[in-house]
This record gives sequence, C-alpha cells and structure tokens, in this order.
Amino acid sequence: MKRIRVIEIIQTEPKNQNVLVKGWVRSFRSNRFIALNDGSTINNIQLVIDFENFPEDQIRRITVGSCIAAQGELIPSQGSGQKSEVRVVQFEILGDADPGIYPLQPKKHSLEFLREIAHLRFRTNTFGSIFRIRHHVAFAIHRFFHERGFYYLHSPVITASDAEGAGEMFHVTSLDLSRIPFNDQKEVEYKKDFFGRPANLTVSGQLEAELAAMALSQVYTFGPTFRAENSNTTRHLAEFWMIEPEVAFNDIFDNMDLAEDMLKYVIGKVMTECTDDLKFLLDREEEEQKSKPQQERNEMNLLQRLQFCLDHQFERVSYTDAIEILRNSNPNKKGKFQYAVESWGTDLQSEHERYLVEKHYKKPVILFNYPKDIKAFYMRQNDDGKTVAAMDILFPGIGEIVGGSQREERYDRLASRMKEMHIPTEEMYWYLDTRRFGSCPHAGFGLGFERLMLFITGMGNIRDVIPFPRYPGYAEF
RNA sequence: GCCUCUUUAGCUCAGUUGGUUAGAGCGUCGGACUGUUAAUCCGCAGGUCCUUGGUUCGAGCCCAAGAAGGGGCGCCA
Repeated sequence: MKRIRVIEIIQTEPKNQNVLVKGWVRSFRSNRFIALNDGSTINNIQLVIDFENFPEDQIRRITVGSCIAAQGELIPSQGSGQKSEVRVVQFEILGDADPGIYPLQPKKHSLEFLREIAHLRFRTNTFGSIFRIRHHVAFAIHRFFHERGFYYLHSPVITASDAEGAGEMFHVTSLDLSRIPFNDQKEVEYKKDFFGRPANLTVSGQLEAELAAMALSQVYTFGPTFRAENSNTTRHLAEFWMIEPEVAFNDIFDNMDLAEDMLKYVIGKVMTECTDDLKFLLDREEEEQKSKPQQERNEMNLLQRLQFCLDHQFERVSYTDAIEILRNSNPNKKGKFQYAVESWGTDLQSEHERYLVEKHYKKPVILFNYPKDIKAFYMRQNDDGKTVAAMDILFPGIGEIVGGSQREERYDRLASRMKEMHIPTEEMYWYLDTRRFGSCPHAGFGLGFERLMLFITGMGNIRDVIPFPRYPGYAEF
C-alpha cells in the first residue's frame, strides 16, 4: 500500500477509506490521540488509537519525536479541532525517540537553543515553515526569470581572480598546510598547488555573468557565495546564497524596474502559495510582539508588510537628495544620530538608511547615483564626473537587500578607473575583452537570498533562515 | 574587529542587603483518568549556580581574567 502525505490526507473527504500514513509524532494525548506530521504541511493529521487493542509495550514506544507508520480508516473526526482523523487498525514504530533524552518538547523553545540543535530544528513548526517557504522563494525566483526569457547561468564557485573587490575571500588549496612549499624569497610556490595559481571561493558571480550576458542577453546566477569577513551581525553569513541577474542593453532604471518587479513577483507568489506557513509565522510574531514595549513593536504585522510592499512603488531617491533629506532631518538636527550626516561624498550609515526607509518614506527605497569613490570599479561613471550609476534597495528592518549598477561599458573609462583603484588589468584581461569586442550598455544586481527570506518570514536573525549557517567560529553540522 | 548584555535543573526562567538545606513552570519518570487539541490530576527524581582565581567569618549574589551565547556597530548581500 502506498503512503498518502499529510497535506493530501487533510484535503481528502473522509469516507472510511483505508489509508497509510507515515511521519513523526508531535504529541500523544490521552494515550489515544497522535498528532502526526510529515513535513508536507504545517498541519498534523490526528491518529486515533484504541490503546486497549494494542500491546502496552508498543503503545509506550509512541513518544514525541518517534517515527511511525500507521494504517487505518479515514473518518470524520468526532473532536472539534480537525475535520478528519485516522482510526488506526495497525501501526509500526519505524524509529524510536527516547523521551528522556530527545531535546524537543511540545512547548516553545528559544531560537538560540534550536540553533544549537540545528539538525533537529526542522522538526519544529517554525523551522518547518521557514524551510518550506525557502523552497517556494527559490522556486519563484527561477520561475520569474524563466518566464522573462532569462537563462540560469552556473557561475564558478572556485575562482582564481582575487580582484573582484567584494570582500575577504576563503583560499582554496590542496597543499598540505603543515608543509607549505616556499621558494627562496619565502613566497608560497602556488605552481605546486592544485590549480597552479592561487584560488579562492567566489564572492560574486557578477563578472562571469557579465561575460555570458554579452552573448545570451539575459542571464542570472543563483548559487552559494562566500565571504571571509569577520562579520558578527544578524544580517551576515560567511556562506550565503545570492541571485545575480545581468542584462545586456539595460540601463540603471531598467535595472531598478527589474529588481522591483522580481521582489514583488516573489513576495506575491509566496503569499498565495504559503498561506498556512505565513499564517503560523504571523501568529508567532504577534505573540512575540506582546512581550515587547509599545515603542519597539511593528506598526504593521507580517502579512500587512508583505502586502504593503506589493501595493506601493518603491521610492527612488538619488544619493544627493537623500543626503539633503538626512541633513534636514530632525534626528540629525537634534544630534540623535550616532554619526552626524556630514558632507556629500561619505557613505551612509545603517542608522541613516533605517531613517529613510522606516521613518521618512516608510516603504522600500531605491537609492541611486552614489559618489564614485565609495563604490566598485565596474560601475558606470555618470556625466557629472562625481557619481556612478549604482543602486541599492533598502528594506524596512533589514537594510540593503539588493546592490547593483549599470556597468561601465566604455573600455577606456573602465581601464583607467581600474588603474586608479589598483585593480590589475592584465589579470582581468578577460573582463576587459568584453569591452574591446562588441561592448554594449548593460546592468545587473545582486540580491541577498537570505535577506529576502528575513523580510518574507519576519525572522530577526539570518542564521535562522538558512538550514546550516556558517559564520566566524562556527561551521557545525 | 569594537561596544554591550546574558550564563542557575533536560527547556524557559525566579532567586531580596552577601547569611542555614538554591526555587517555579514545562518536560522526564511512577501512578490515576481516558474523545483529547501544548489533555488533566497526584507523586518522585533531577543542580560543578559557565570556568579559574580573589575579597569575606561566610559568595549563586561582590571583584578580576577566561569561555560560550544574545544584541548593537563596522564590512556588505
């Protein structure tokens, strides 16, 4: 007999039909009622077991966390909590869970505790919801680009270029670190290493995506990204997933449209496809809000925030205008900012970004045309000679979720900018070649997948929206 | 990397001005009950008060160093 998934069984009209279900026990009440979950949905199926008809030693093995297979009749429930239930005819314990040492109890656990047992936290309602949603978000991203005629490009995970300038990199080597070969100058002899040269884990697939966009027109990457930065925050990981579309013939404003459309498409899809899980996370957040002082509570709940994001155009503000708004803002005048907004040309602090998004505009903001000196070498230089066609999308509660730009397509401008910023042009010949042969205007951006997950789930810590987080000093599981 | 807070039972947390034998809820275990919804009721067990050192007649509580965890900042997605 074939097993039926819980998500199917709870949608099936109960007509005393024979069914087989398999899953993990969430609770066992009155020695009679089993709440069984198989991860196909946040909802459980209730199994009713007449303990009088089964050996006691078998009944005693039905414990929270144990895995069972049960066969019986699907009948209308006599209780009020559920539409149907399975009257168990026979069952089998597939895996015991010793209640004396199984760490999950049918009660609320702290996220910090669950992070320490990340191998088991999938079995909680919260993390079940998060990782079902994570799948739907990833899938929606692929669908969005596929429907628009983009090609999914697999950019390399190992790169030999250390000139991408997006942060500290993890070295990749097959050398024996206790016996590193040095030359006479005490330099590492990379010729003896696996690739014959230094290699690193990628910090971005953008440069490779640009190469492909110069032929396929519209591509995107979606893969793991690695930063060896010593970042200890609720918004950073050493290993995270990034989506990087790159589009030939797009300018900075097409780029904004694409990013905004994509975010709205994905959020819309999740709202229609993950209603049960979002409802659970909504209730969870509401409960959490109750224990906070009025001042720190969210003005909108999770679903309202998602809907608001769909209903409103993201505010587009130039860096120059943003500086003026911040300079004239109340917190700046009253000296409330930790970093006073000084002159044009300095980078915005996260408190400034938060003010713009959460207090001034109260919606997602796209900041664009940043001073060239605080941005990367590949961004297109504007005619004013001071700014580049960069854009960042800032979300409430999260900050920067997207960073992108129109790329510098003019060979001379790019090469001279690289020299100014000490980027080795010889090593990057392949990147410059795209500007030598059939160059064209193009643009792209990077979307932090886990940061989008934070917004969609309402979770507060990025370590809770990725199955196995990696961060400084931590690579467990 | 910097700042800050926390660390007491399996989990979540109380613990007064430094004072005898360190508590609660939930969970486990034993029992009762059996159409429950994190079932309910009764009972038992469970502690290196993070570690080390110091102050003191006396430290869970005060001081110092270290460890682990949370939050903020920086770097960024």
